[in-house]
Amino acid sequence: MNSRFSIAVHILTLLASTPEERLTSEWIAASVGTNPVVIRRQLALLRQANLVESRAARGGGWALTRPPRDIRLSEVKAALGAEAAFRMHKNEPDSACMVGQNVRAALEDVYQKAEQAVTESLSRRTIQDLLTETRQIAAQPTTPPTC
Amino acid sequence: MNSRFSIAVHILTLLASTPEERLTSEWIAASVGTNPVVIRRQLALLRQANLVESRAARGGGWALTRPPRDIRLSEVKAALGAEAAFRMHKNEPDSACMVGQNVRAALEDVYQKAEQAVTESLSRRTIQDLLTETRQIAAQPTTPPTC
DNA sequence: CGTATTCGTTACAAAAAAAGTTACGATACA
DNA sequence: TGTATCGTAACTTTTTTTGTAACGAATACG
Repeated sequence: MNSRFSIAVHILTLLASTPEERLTSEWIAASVGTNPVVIRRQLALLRQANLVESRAARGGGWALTRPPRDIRLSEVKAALGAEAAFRMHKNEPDSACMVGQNVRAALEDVYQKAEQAVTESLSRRTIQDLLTETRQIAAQPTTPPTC
Repeated sequence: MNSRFSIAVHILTLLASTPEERLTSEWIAASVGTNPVVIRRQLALLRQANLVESRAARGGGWALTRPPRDIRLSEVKAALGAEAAFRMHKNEPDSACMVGQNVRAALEDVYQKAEQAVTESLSRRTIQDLLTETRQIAAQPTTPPTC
């Protein structure tokens, strides 16, 4: 999930940075440094969550459906869905062992709470925040803005 | 990290459940349903964090170094180390693009905070808690205790 | 219309990561 | 000394992730 989440945020921040024009998946892919299909896969998920919309043909491409300040990172996480976070180990535990049989259930609760903590943490930042921070970083002397 | 964390907790809970005797990696492996070497790899990390200790030869095996109520799940996470959690996407972003160049830095802060939230969440539970919960689950009518 | 551009999706290939296995030396107890 | 056990490295297999190719559908433009 990690790298996918990063890529999704990268995409959304890019879209936020050019509110007047649509970006093609090919363009975005070049910016991220990967293949257009990889980008489209992410965008497909983001669209299901109603965060972006697309248009085909000349002048087509992708755009945000709402102002970036209304897109929380927790929504991005949710959009990427089940591939979200904490998984159980899938080994078949010895059926004669109480611990083996039941630790999983106990862990599920632990994971759920941890996941909730992550979601809450992510809900405190929006795409607009990211864009602003990105611009601030770019404005620092060590990293002159290039575009 | 996910499944490794689960396995580590499984191991520690097992050790906690038999405080009088040492368990061999082979025994533990059978309980978890995997290979002894996989278990030893985990135990090696847990030992580095001083959560367990081992003894060779007959009657040897593994044991906790402290009472399970003093082992927080956040320590287990820390023991598993760098393979911890949130990673950046490693694609080389287009060097001419401000967003591509700087989103990463902005994301790092986001990730650090999220990770902190997870750690805090995990710090609220100990191995003893897990063991207790595991036993409670086992005591429920739908899942009769088997050992 | 027809053509070009772009999305949308599937199927497949390659690469990376994780898990599992084998092997063998080291240690310590009896 | 012999046996049980750890400790670790090398290797293989499996699974997951990422990347690529291909091609149909939609739509703008002339």
